[in-house]
Amino acid sequence: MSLRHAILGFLAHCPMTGYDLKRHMARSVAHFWPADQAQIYRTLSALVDDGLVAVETQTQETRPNRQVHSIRPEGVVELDRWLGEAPGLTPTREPFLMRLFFAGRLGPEAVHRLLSARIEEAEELIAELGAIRDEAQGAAQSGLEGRMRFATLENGHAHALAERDWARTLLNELVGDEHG
Amino acid sequence: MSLRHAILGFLAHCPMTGYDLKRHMARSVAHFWPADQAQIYRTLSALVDDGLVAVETQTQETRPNRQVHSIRPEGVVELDRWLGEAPGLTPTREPFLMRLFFAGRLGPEAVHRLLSARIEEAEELIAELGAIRDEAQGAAQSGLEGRMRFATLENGHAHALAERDWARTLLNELVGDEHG
DNA sequence: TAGAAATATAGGACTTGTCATATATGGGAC
DNA sequence: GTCCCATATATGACAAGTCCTATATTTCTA
Repeated sequence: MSLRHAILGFLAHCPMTGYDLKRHMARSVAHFWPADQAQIYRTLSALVDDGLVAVETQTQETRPNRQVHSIRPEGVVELDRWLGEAPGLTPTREPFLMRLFFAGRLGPEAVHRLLSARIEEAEELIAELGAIRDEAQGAAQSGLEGRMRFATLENGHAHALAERDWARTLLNELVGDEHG
Repeated sequence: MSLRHAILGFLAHCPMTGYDLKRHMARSVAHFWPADQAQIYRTLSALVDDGLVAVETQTQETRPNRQVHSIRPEGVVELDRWLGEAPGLTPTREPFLMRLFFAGRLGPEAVHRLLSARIEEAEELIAELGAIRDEAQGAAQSGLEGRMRFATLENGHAHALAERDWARTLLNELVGDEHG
């Protein structure tokens, strides 16, 4: 449901092609909303069908024509309605926890391996998000919108830290139990 | 992909009907993997088609017959293969962050409202998971598997805390900026 | 100078999950 | 006495997203 509104949000800023959208999203929201190219094009055409977005074809000789999409007043209304809505917690699926839940079957070594790998992945994510965040810090000064972008990066960073610390603590406890 | 393996994991413990599975999952993994009843039945029948699970019909007079499913050796192999696999970080979608990302449009009050609501929801989740976790503490003493169940609850609790603290900090910063 | 990347869109096949609904009955609550 | 809950399975319609492929040209890189 959110991709529709993400697209409306970007188009509210300025008219764009599907290709432009893909690139903008990759640079700004991909860390909490990875978007498939095919999905963007399909959603875009659904928004046009629903009358929330308008298209204008810019003819090009050498490349496929640009289909420049812009938000219509109805789209702005829908965007702002959605923004005002009470979100509620969305249920989340964690394949890693599912694995951990059953990993006891294979004995302690398997659990250790799983947790160690998790810690390493969390470290990488922390470094990665930390770097993008520091880059984005400059933009955070300018206005609420830049600030919000920065805040979503901090959110990811905070959760990656929480994950790493949880996994570390658990691993230490398990090792302690076995030797203690 | 994980529901298949979750079902194999439960059936490795003891044979069950789809109905049993639904109840077991609701009590143990629903906080990180909510499972739809229809989806459980369909996945179960797919596992039978794939030869990983066997069915035996227990005739009942007063109720629909029980279709008791048990794991086959091939299913055990697949389960353990999956458990040994390197998981990797799974991309996660956060509708809340998408809302926050664009909420700047509506001005500071909308952002405050969004964050306050988020803090409250996080508090509720913290209380809820904390309560289940304390209940489950007894079972955590017994064996690796009980311990893992406890650990997944701690994981949820840790992330809920991280979310609350992140939202609180952000809200305070925003309020500070406006008045400072 | 060959190959890769950027520009641009589009559609098919598929997977996973959601929601609603159907069927049938025994037991407890009020 | 009626209504809801538990037991037990099953299907149809749908939504959202993934992966792969096709097409066609320019420009940058090795």
